[in-house]
Amino acid sequence: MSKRIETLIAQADKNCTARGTRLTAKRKQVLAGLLNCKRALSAYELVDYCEQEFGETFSAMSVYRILEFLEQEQLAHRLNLANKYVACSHICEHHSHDAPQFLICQSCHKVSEIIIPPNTVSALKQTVADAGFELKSPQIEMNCICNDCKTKALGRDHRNKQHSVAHSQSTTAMTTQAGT
Amino acid sequence: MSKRIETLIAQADKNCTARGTRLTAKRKQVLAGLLNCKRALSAYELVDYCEQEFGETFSAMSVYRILEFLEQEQLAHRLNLANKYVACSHICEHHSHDAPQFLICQSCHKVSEIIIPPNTVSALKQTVADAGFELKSPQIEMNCICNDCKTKALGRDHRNKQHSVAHSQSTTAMTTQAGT
DNA sequence: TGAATTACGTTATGTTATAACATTGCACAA
DNA sequence: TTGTGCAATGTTATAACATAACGTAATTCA
Ligand SMILES: [Zn+2]
Ligand SMILES: [Zn+2]
Ligand SMILES: [Zn+2]
Ligand SMILES: [Zn+2]
Repeated sequence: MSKRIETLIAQADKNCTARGTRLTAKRKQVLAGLLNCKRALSAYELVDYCEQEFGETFSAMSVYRILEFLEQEQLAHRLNLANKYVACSHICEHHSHDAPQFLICQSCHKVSEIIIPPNTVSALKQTVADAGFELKSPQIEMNCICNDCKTKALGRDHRNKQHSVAHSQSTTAMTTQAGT
Repeated sequence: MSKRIETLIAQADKNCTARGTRLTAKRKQVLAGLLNCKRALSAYELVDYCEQEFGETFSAMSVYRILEFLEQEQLAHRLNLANKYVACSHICEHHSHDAPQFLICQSCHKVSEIIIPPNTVSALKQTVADAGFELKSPQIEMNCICNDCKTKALGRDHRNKQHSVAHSQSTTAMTTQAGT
């Protein structure tokens, strides 16, 4: 495991201790799996991935429980659009971000955790409020095509009109926290 | 079935004919089921619902295929956040909307198909482009709490602090079409 | 130490979605 | 009219994602 990931795990461990929770060995391994793998993984993919990488065996059930824990601790996020999970890319930062925002490449599953300008977010909230709904701390997820894949797709298009990315239909998702 | 729904089905039928596709009896029934039921339904819920309402039996498989057809025809939409389906609320309007936008109540599954101001959408697109992704014709889905449910939840909160909506974690989803 | 709590293991089951292949019904040409 | 093709639907199986229920082990703390 890379030095960088070890540092992140150590930081995550500190965060948990500070919050009175425990980042156990299993939980560290799952988090390491997520950090190690660049793209988003489903719970079942994570089972396989951890088995390969660490020779550890996890039941899918355990992975789900651990992912739930990591989410609570803001160490990982569930991508509702993809039914997959990613490590938080802000483990070392202090602020507890309450509105993580993700771009998910539909082609290669690369995920980018971004910051949407607050005024865009508040414009969205206002529109939603006008419609009689409440949208708070939105976790926004957007199905996209990353530039890499777009370039590849363009190459293909030249050879083979009509196909490739042109057919893909994707979705942007915003998870919001209501209440409190 | 209500007069209003019959009118919508007739309009949908016309649209299909104009496009050279066929809104068969089965397809009409599934669409009627979606129109009849106010909230979003999963494919399996739709199987049950149609059975109850129309005494027709559908295999889940057929329903999935029919939903796929209705989506192509823009007569229904798949809500990627909820893994559920709704009838399009613009069947009678002429413009083929390429950016449907939905608010989904996490509590009662009520769905509202709204219009987000174009400048908000383009601000989002710009942010996404800056991050090296492409977001086109976004179908935005937002998990929300509707005002009705919020009111109810507040009532509960008074009696029972901490619980209810406060725990729900939801997501906004944006489906986008890339290419072309 | 012993009770309470937390984490983890295990098995079963529920839910959503697709694959693969068979059958039906209709349009149209021979 | 019969055959052929094609779209729609039926049927069965299975993949993929997720949770329920219950038991055991480890940890915490009085
Ligand atoms: Zn994060
Ligand atoms: Zn990509
Ligand atoms: Zn619509
Ligand atoms: Zn509601």
